Amino acid sequence: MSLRSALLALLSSGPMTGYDVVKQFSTSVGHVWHAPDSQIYPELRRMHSEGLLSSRPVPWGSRGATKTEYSITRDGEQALRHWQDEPEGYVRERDAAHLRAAYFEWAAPGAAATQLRAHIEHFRDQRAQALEQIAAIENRTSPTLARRLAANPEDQWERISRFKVFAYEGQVGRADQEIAWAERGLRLLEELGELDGPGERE
Amino acid sequence: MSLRSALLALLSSGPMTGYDVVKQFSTSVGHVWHAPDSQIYPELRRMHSEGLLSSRPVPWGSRGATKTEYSITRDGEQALRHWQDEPEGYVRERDAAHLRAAYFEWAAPGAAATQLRAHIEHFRDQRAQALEQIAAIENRTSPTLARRLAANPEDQWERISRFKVFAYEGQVGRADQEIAWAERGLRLLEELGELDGPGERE
DNA sequence: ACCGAATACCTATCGAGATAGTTATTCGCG
DNA sequence: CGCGAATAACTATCTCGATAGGTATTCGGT
Repeated sequence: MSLRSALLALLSSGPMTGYDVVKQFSTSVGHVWHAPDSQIYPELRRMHSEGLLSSRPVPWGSRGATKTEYSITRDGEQALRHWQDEPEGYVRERDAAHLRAAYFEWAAPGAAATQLRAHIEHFRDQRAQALEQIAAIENRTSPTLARRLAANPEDQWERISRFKVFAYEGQVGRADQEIAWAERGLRLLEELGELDGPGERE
Repeated sequence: MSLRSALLALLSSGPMTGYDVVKQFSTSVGHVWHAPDSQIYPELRRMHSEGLLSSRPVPWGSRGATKTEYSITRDGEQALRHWQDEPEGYVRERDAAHLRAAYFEWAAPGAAATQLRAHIEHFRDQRAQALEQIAAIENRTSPTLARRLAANPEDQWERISRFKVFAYEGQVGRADQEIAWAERGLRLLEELGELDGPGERE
């Protein structure tokens, strides 16, 4: 359900080709909800056949080739509104890094520290990407957002933008929390005598 | 991979029937890595046929019925150690609540606040459960942990326990972060004039 | 003894997602 | 013009997970 909601939400900013959509899932919306092209194209076609999206061929190049541009339909907008009314279906927890940490007693010397450092790196990267998205929103450099604002009355602009910033702040907060947790883990390893000493801490 | 790692890790505390394992995935380890019985039983059988687990029939009742008790093998322990050496394979982000929040402009009046309040409730519950697990570890009331400690030298007890507490602290921190985020979201809604006023805040 | 709950274990089906490809056309640079 | 990269779109296969069941036996309370 959430891929389809993400697709509707994205296309509510205006028409896009499948490829444009795929690009957005590799960049902006993809930081909140990722999907690969192999999932996106078939889903677009399904949603089209269900009436949530309409499509039209758009010229590509100067030799008669076309690409397909999708637009959200009224039914699609209805579905988008309905989505916001549905209770969130929380999935049961599956956190691989926390699972691993619970059993660090099985790790070879140094392996736990390596895992925690990699965890910190991963979430620093996630954090940086989320901050980039926030900057793009606040600086109005996101073409998708610009198009969305252009299609809405000016008194909605702050509202629309702030919800997006808020969502990415959730990603930043998540990353910060995971980094802090892993740093506490490194300190725990040090207390337990499992680090070679401050010099090995980077 | 992570279900099988979770199963190996759990069974490293000592032999268990499939049903015991399932019970643990509904309670303790299940807060970090959940799995339903329909996944667990077949996986136990697969791991048994691969030599990671051994099994034996154990009497059940007084009329000759038996149940199956699984134990980790040397190969299983090897696999557990190897898991700790493998780099974590981080999955791409798919956060339904953050996705939804990014598009709150589509929500009916009051719906966004309802979502955020439900989010807070969900993570308060998650938090409480993680704290219970921490208490069970610190109070030595977890039978699985007691058995694990009994099978290890006393100088390893603090180490083993603290890694588990550390993992659950990751869950607590996650929950805290999500609660704080959602509370900021309610304040945002208030700033945007989307809440009816302080009296409607609960 | 009966019966509901718990223990013990299982199947089927479907959706979601990962991954490793693939084909065709256009674009833009050397 | 040629060619590699980008655009544009697609398939196949497999794994993992969700969900809705199911059967059989024992336990324990009435």
